Order: sequence, then structure tokens, then C-alpha cells
Amino acid sequence: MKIDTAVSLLGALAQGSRLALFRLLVQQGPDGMAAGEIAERLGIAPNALSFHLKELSRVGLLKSRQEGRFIYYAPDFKVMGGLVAYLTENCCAGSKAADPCCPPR
Amino acid sequence: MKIDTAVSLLGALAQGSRLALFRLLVQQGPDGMAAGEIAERLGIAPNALSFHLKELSRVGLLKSRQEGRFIYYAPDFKVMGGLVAYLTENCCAGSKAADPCCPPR
DNA sequence: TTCATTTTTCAATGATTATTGAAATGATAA
DNA sequence: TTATCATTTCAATAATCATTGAAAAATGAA
Repeated sequence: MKIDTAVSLLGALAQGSRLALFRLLVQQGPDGMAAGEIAERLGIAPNALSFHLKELSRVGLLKSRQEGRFIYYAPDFKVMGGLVAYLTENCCAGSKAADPCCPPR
Repeated sequence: MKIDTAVSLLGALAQGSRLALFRLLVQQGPDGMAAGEIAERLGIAPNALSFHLKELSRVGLLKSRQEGRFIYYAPDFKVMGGLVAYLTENCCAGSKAADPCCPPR
């Protein structure tokens, strides 16, 4: 992963509503959750939520599918996995311990 | 870790110069590197670097110590480890696989 | 078609953030 | 002391981002 990609992904998650949103969708699993229900659960206005969904989708952290009038959003676990792997390798000296970060060598 | 803490840490790393800076210091290890050398290596103006060092220190990702005229900065590996653990638990459904993110259950 | 529902888009505002150049601080050496 | 080096602070500008309210698409139901 290029550093610019990591910066984009980190930036997308570095916001309270978006991190809460992503956590919720991770809990929900690959089937996803409709935008309206997400907005209700998080107490965010639908248009504000749409802004954040777009932001997370733009960087690739969310996938969506339409079903009738509803649009379901779900995490792309591969992308998130790539970010965690990047952080572990580049910002944790590649540690594989239970405590994931330690000095190099 | 509280979600607000995670947001702060993510925000501190969600910037090109700062992520490059943190990576460099992780490579360098716990002895750290003087501000001047960091600026030279990254090609950042000293005052701009100071701004970013302050930002990373503010959220706890860096520790510093003075030695003569030099100030050495080093990562706080525990804090970074806490962030990676938070992301793994909350945003990767707690997966412990080689590919760190997968759907829950 | 007409209506209600779901979601997105748009424009405006305010808030936060990064960058630049200049000046100031703090520490050591002459 | 004075001078030099390393780093930080300050002020100004520009850029980016989040929030709000209103309107517009898109889908399906009556």
C-alpha cells in the first residue's frame, strides 16, 4: 500500500461520526445496513450521513448495493485489513506480538 | 480506548508529512532522532516540522527528550499498539488472522 | 399517474488545518 | 559576554472539512 492510500484511509476514519459508522457496519457484517437505519441508530441527519457514507465509499472502505428503495452499506474488510497491515508493518516495526507495536529488531 | 482517543490518533496520522515522520521514527527505534535530522531527511522546513511534531506529541504518539541543544523524538510504541488493537477489535471484528480483517462471528 | 419513501445533491456557513516567513527562545561554544 | 546553532512560536494566508436546510432524484405503492 502506498503512503497516500494509507493517509486517505486514515483521514476517512479520523472523524467521530465516520468511525462510529464504520464500527457499526463491522458489527453488522457483510450483509450491511440500509442508510436510513444507520442514520437512526447513530442519530445523524440523513443528508449528513450521506456525506459520510460517500467519504468512506470514496476511499474504498465501504461497498454498497441497492435493494428496492434501500441502499445497503457494508465494510470492505480487505481494504480495512490492508490498512491494519500497513500500520503494523510500517508504524509498529512489523511486530506480530499480542501487543502489536514494539521497537524494531 | 475511547472512540474520541482513536479519532485523535487517526487524525494525527492522517497527514502525509506526519505519517512519513512517524514511519521514520519507528524505523529509527526508541532512541529517537533529533528534530533537525528529521527535517533534513524528510525535506520539511524546521518550523513546519515543529508543527507536526507538536501534533503527534499532543496526542501521545511521540515522546521527546532533550540532549544538549538537540531534542530527540521517538514513538510511543504502547500508544500506537493501542490504536492498532482498537482498530483490530472494533473495525476488524477482532480477527486475529494473518489478513487482519474479516466479517464477525 | 399521483403519492409517499429513501437517499442524495446543492449551496452557504462556520470550523479546523496546513503552510509560509519572520521573529523569538533556549542551549552551548568562543 | 557575544555569537552560533537548534528548535519553537507567532501571525497571516490559503485550503480543506463538517454541518445545516432546502431541494431534487430514484424507487416502489396506491
